[in-house]
Amino acid sequence: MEWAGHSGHAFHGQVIVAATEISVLSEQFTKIKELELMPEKGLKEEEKDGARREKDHRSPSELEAERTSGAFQDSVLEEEVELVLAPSEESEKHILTLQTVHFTSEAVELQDMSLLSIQQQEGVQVMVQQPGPGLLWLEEGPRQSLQQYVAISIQQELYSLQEMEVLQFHALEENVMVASEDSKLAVSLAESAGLIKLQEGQEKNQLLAERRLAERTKEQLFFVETMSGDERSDEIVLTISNLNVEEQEDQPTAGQADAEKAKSTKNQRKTKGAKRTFHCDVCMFTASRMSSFNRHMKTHTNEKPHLCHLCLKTFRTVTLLRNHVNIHTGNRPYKCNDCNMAFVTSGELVRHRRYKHTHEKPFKCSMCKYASVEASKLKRHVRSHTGERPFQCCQCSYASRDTYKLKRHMRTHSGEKPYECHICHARFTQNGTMKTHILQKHSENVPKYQCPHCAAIIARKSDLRVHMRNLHAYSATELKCRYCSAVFHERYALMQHQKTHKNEKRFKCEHCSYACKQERHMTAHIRTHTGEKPFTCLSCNKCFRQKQLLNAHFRKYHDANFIPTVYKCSKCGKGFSRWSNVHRHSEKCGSGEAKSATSGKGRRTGKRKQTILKEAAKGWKEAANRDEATAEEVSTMKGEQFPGEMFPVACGETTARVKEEVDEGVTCEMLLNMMYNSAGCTGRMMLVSARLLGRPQETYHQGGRRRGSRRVTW
DNA sequence: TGGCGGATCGCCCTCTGCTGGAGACCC
DNA sequence: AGGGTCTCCAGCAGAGGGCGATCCGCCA
Repeated sequence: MEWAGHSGHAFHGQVIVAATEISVLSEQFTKIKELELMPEKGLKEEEKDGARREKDHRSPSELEAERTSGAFQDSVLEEEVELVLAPSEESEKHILTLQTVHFTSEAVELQDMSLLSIQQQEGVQVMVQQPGPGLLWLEEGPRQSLQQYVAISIQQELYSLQEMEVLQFHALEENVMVASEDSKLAVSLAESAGLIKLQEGQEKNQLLAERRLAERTKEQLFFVETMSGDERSDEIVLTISNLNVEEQEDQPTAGQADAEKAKSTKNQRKTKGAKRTFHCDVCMFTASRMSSFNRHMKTHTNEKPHLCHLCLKTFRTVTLLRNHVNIHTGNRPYKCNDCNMAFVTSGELVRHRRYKHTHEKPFKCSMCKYASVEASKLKRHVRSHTGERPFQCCQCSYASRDTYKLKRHMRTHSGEKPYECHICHARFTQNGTMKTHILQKHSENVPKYQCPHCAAIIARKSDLRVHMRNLHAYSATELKCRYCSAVFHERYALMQHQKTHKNEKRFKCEHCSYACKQERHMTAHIRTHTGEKPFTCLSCNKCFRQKQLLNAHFRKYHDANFIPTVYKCSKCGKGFSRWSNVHRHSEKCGSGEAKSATSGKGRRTGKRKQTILKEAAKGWKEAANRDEATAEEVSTMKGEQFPGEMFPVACGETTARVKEEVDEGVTCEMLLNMMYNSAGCTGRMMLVSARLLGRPQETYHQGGRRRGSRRVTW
């Protein structure tokens, strides 16, 4: 054997390929597959004369074509490398026309393959196949008159290829004339495929080398096949792909072992009779046809010889590869006539049409009306009847009826929250929860749910259901009114009824027509009939029926610091001791209003101020709850002082009093603080107050354990 | 042997509903 | 002030829809 032509620099990375037939993708993949499906054949022929072993991988017609080709070229083409196989007979030479090509995939990091600097040649398509992350796909050029190609399958890491090259070259160096360092790879490849006869000892070395490599990789050997090319040409297609002969014999993989086991026993398990069946020992599969059985057995191996050059994914069959490539190319040949959907397979289209258009549901549940398009859905549905939960959580007692629920459940253990609100960046365990959050928190026109039995409007349907359950559900036990003997079976009806008692003057005097809402008022009234005066002034022993009367008496006659309040009419300036008198007077006086009142010059007591502020807070609270706080108020509130005009007119007297207090130097914040402390303002009020003060709302949210807490923290 | 059509597996999605913590509100 | 109740809210699970990918029986 000799290598002719292309004498390059030291093995400089020309991947030696035979020229030059360009095939369509599927054909190429098919070619490789076919080759790889023949390991036994290759192994068998390896025992024969190594110099002519390559012919055993050719069909009889190819061999005939080769014989008749006659001319054994030894010419060296400018950009071709001719692999001249030297048979034992000097007269027979087979010239394999090789071409050098560039690797066009720059994305592939060559590293250890850096020695391979391939010169691209137009019109050559070379695939260096590696079922791992090492595939180099050389783009297809114009087909022109190319007739042969070589697919070099590198089944492992590139360094393995290099190592193999070195090892095998040493084994070959005495027998193989290597014209150049460039040829080493091709020699290695060819030799590894059994194309090159080795001396006995060298063959052992070769096998040792191969086994060493096989220990590091499952598929290391290369299968080189020559086939006759075009009739017009004497060139021979040299196809190099992986050959796993030793591997399969010596160290079968688990799957392969199973497959082999099945194969070895299948004959024994053939059932005699008119119709034979083939049983898979790996699984429960049976087939009536050998072809089906064989195809099935491939599912138990890792053999996936058909590789997508776009994503390096491998497939068992050409059909699967073609479908996969269609995904890359966007080619979806099965188009739905009723919509714009298109699919890669016909089955997908049929199923789609059932789901979307025909609504045909062949799989019907025997226990309910459920029907499904797919059997798997019915199977899943039936579990809801049987209670079967085959998918057990490994960390708790939970078990689910399908895999997805278990996977989703596992997030509760891992803490994973893969869904994030794009607005506030809150994270959620489920997408639906996040969507609900966005809808309720960040959307306008949030849908509300009106209770059909009352005026309640609730944000969530589920909460409306809770509302219905709590308030409108029928209660078997009688619900009695706390004020009368009425009985109800619905909580809402009871509550509505009890409200009717709220404003009625249920306390009626036995001695007169007086009636009141509160018992304590009636107690005080009864004293007007009995003459009882239980409150005595400690300074003058004067007695009073009510405590308030005693307090007023004490302040007026025994407190030296007390300065009585004087309310002045804004029209005429006349003073009054009570605001109600001012109001009554102002109507007669013609002013029509009493928008301002003055007080005495005396210092207010703390309690007095508290009372005023409490009243202000009430008015403010009402205003806030009526949403009467306006933009003008906000701007006004920016000032440090708290102007009385801020308060709604409805606050009346309180407004004036607050203004008076503010004039004395009470700041907004102080006032609000006092409002909160003394009047127990609602959260809504404080929020409005915060808004008026121009303070960030968050200030008022601190201190709460959850978002939305309205606890004031200043 | 490849292609086709149906079956199957597996994944991800949505919709739905329940639950319990928390603050607001009322009494 | 404190208890009871209600609504808001997020967490979580049940059920089912839809489709990609693959397998298998059958046929040309």
